[in-house]
Amino acid sequence: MNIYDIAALAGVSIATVSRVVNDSPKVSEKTKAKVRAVMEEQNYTPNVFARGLGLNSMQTVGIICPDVADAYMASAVAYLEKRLRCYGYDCILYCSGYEEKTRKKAVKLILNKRVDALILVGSQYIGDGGEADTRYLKEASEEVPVFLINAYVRCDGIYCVLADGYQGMYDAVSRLADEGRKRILFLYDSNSYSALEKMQGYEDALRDNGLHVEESLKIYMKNKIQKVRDFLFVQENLEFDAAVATEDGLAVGVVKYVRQKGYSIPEDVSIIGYNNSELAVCCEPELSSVDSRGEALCRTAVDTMMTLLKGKNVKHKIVVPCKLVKRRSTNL
Amino acid sequence: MNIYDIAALAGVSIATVSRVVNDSPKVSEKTKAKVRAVMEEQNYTPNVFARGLGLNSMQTVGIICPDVADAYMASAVAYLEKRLRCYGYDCILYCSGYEEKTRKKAVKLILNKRVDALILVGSQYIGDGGEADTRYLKEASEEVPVFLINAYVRCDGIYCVLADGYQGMYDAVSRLADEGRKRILFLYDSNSYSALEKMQGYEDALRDNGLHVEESLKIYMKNKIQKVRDFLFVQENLEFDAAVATEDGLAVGVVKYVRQKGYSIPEDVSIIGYNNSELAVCCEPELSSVDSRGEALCRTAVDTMMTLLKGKNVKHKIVVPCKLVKRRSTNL
DNA sequence: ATGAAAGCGCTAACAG
DNA sequence: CTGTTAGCGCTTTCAT
Repeated sequence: MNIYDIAALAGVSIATVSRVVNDSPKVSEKTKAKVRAVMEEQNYTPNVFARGLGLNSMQTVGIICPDVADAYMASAVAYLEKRLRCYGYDCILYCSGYEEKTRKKAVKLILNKRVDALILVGSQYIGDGGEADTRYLKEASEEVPVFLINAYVRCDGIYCVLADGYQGMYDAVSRLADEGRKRILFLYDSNSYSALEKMQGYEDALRDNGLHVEESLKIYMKNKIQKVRDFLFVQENLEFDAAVATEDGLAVGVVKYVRQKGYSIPEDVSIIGYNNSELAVCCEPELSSVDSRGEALCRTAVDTMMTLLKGKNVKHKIVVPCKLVKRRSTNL
Repeated sequence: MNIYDIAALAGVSIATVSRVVNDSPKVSEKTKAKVRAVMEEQNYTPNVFARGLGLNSMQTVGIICPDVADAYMASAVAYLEKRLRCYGYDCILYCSGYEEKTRKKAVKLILNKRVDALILVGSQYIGDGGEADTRYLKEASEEVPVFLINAYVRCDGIYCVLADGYQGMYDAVSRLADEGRKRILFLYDSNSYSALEKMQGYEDALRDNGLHVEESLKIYMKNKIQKVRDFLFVQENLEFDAAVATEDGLAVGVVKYVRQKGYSIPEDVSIIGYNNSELAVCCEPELSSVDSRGEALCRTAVDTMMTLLKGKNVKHKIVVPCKLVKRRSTNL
């Protein structure tokens, strides 16, 4: 069943059918009704491939993230997909993994699908932010608009929507300092732009509160609850009275360790996680956590993309503030 | 840069270029090399829309799930996507929500994209399994093969890959009975096929262990940790010495309640969750949980789909056993 | 082994 | 307001 069949059955030309499909204003209501009736009756749907070929678009955007199994990315993808669908766009999902090679391959392959735009979730995609690490993004942005969620690169075709990780971490650490904490652990699981920004927030907050940065308090570790717990158990001389982390999973690892050691939270150790994920309300005691406003971020990204796709100008950098969600793992 | 340009530059016809692109055996190695060199140099990639139009396929499969933000579905989608990509397929993701109307709409819209196959994650898609509830699936299966993850419908074009929820729950409850538990709570958050299967496993295990089914021990509740905890707090006469759940989140809610009441786990109450998610190792004490083998399920589904797409026959129903992962929330 | 040419189903410019 | 027609870029007979 194609446009010719419908045209024949309705006694009009294919051009008219096409116009009806696209709801063109220059078709009389009468013929519109007639054609629609036939389409309905025949259960006709236009062939998207042919349409795509003509228009060079299939109303599809590519979403790339390292791994949707990760809770944070999963919720980001969910928000993005939902919002895109509001505008009638479909999305192609590509889980790229974390390595540079696979990330670049993902971008290349998804561009081959002739998507209308690209969304990359996570700061992994800019590496250390240098020219060499971002060249592939700039090239991609010459084909279609590229949106970065939680990463920033200055470049014409690249649009960045980010949570203020620096401020989020700065506020969290300041809060712990207000509680009187002196030795605040910082756990992170990546050297991505956003992780480093958080680290900067951590260090600045320490300094601004009269504490000094101690390298041994910064712990780089895979985001696995048990890994963190086990690591802390084998540390001989690591003393701390508080902890912040760039991911809730890391913070929960600390919770596990502290409780199994027989210390109290928050009395002995005060802890703050990041992302306000379900893990935060799952552990005992529940974890205070920095909410990075994933929904707002994703909504903004899609809305911005749509105005851009309409041909209007939009900002290249949009920053959304974070907020601390207080639970029982901290005082104050 | 299209096939004509490449043909001209290489001094051959477009047919030859097409053959080279598709690695047809009837092109001499010499011309292949020549054409490939030009394609490389020009950075040529065939237009997928045109290709799709000709072949009526864009090597794409549709994945529909109620909500990727849910950890279980997210990991399923991650596995599916990864495996599909091994075979060179892309995937279009559609989060349909849980309602019948939106689920049907999802199927319809994604079929319009002319995907090569459809994967539906979760037993929500078959409603109560009756003719009326599954008619839309049968219709869909006339367009493309439909794969159901964790649901079963007997129909020609529909292929089902499922974890044995009945056996998983039966084993879990039997284990609690072995511990000497008499009043075992059953928490569930849906009336889907798989939830009802688990309930059947629960009931049969009770009977086979000389216990009887008590309706007041079956609790229907939204899969939110706090909801469950709060609900249990306001129950006056609900006594239980164990609990199983169809989702880890529900079981964690019980953990929260029991601990806050000051009872011990597993001494006073023994608890088993379902899905072996990260929540299970996050709570305190860690939760024994039934692992439904998501990865095996998804791998099997995709592999089966690929053999089917090659024109071979495959089974319509594939069942994968579950296994109990024991942690500190249970004895034995 | 290679080329010419006829579609695939739709959009849009142009003519009326 | 409606119809005719020329693409869009590729695959695939059918010749050679």
